[in-house]
Amino acid sequence: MPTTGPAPQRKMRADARRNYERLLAAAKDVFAEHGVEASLEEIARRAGVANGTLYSHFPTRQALLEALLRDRMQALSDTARELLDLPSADEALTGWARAAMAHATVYRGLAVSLMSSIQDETSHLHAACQAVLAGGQRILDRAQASGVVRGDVTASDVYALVNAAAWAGEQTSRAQAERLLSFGLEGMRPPVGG
Amino acid sequence: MPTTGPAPQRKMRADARRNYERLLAAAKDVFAEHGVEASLEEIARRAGVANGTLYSHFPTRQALLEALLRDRMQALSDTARELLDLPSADEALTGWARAAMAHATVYRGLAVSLMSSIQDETSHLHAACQAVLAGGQRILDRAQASGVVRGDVTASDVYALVNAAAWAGEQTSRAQAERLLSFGLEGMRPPVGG
DNA sequence: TGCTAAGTTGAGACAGTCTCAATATATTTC
DNA sequence: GAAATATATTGAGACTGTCTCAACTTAGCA
Repeated sequence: MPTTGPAPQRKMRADARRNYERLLAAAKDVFAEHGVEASLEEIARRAGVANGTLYSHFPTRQALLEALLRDRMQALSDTARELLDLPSADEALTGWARAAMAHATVYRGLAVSLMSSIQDETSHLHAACQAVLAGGQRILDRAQASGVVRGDVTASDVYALVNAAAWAGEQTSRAQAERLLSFGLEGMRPPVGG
Repeated sequence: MPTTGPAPQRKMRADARRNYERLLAAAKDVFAEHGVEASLEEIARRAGVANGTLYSHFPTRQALLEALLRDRMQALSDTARELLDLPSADEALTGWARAAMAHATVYRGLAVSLMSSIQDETSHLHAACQAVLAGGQRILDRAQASGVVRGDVTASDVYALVNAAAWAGEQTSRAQAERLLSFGLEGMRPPVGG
């Protein structure tokens, strides 16, 4: 069962709180350098802490990732809400897709985690991914109501497209990721003259 | 520098040839069970051979993968040639994309290898991937000449789309992979009325 | 039959994950 | 402020995996 992770607000002992923050800071650096599959040992080392401490704060890699991404994923949900205010439902969708792809590109290897976590209910990232998906759903609903997207497209389709494009970009280039995203979104439009 | 791998036809000693074949057979099973990131130790174990023997036949995981996929990738190139005979350039393209995606789905994790190998000239899989890409190029040229695909689409776009869709399918479902592929291909069509 | 090039072996150096009994420290209580 | 207690940290150790290479074995030839 996924926990929310040790909420950083919880009454923690002062040293525990300090190590928690140090670990997050180290993880941020190490993930940025080596991607989300980086060595957890190195993160502990760089945080100046024994590896057992890392495991006691973050039982799994995904739990660490969740804590590290919490704010960012919250921001993505907020973005979805804001985009609903745009006059154009079409621009809201492409804007959301771009924002979601930018998010999935923050660390190398992140797209895999985001994609598998939406399926895996036991993942520490599951809830956050679902919130993102829910945001996408609202954006998509409006786009479909406006007739700019085919009715049979699902939020999962958009989510998969965004992450698949981000993944492709990791292997090749940012430009390639953007091209794939464009093709995919374009292909979701209703057939003309229908 | 990528070698073609020990060509199985090379005058090898009988025991070497036998172990080579056993390793390939074991790799096929183990990759099928655990994906292309499976333990090489287990492959050697299952082939009834010391792990040093595996490394002497296949210096890298990619070299092993290349030997294992050689025939299949050759077949994909042949398929491209055959599809050029189809009356419909459109059907040839979708047919090729489906065949390429099926290929990328043979083992879990394969899409990553295919995608990174096309970029990495030192990969043992590079040449084979380039051959596949060349096949896609011919199919694409014809589709563009027939006006069923936009002129600015590249073979790399199609290659990336196919692998990205295959990757998404690994994380979710075969159906999702097919949907993504359809959206992408659809989005590569020329805008109507242009 | 024996020689030699070719091939195989598996221990060992290394890096990583994860656990848990022993230890240390912060906080609470009196 | 000292003792009691709850909370954290530590790092050795069990495990799995990658990859190398000196010592050994054997196939195939003369």
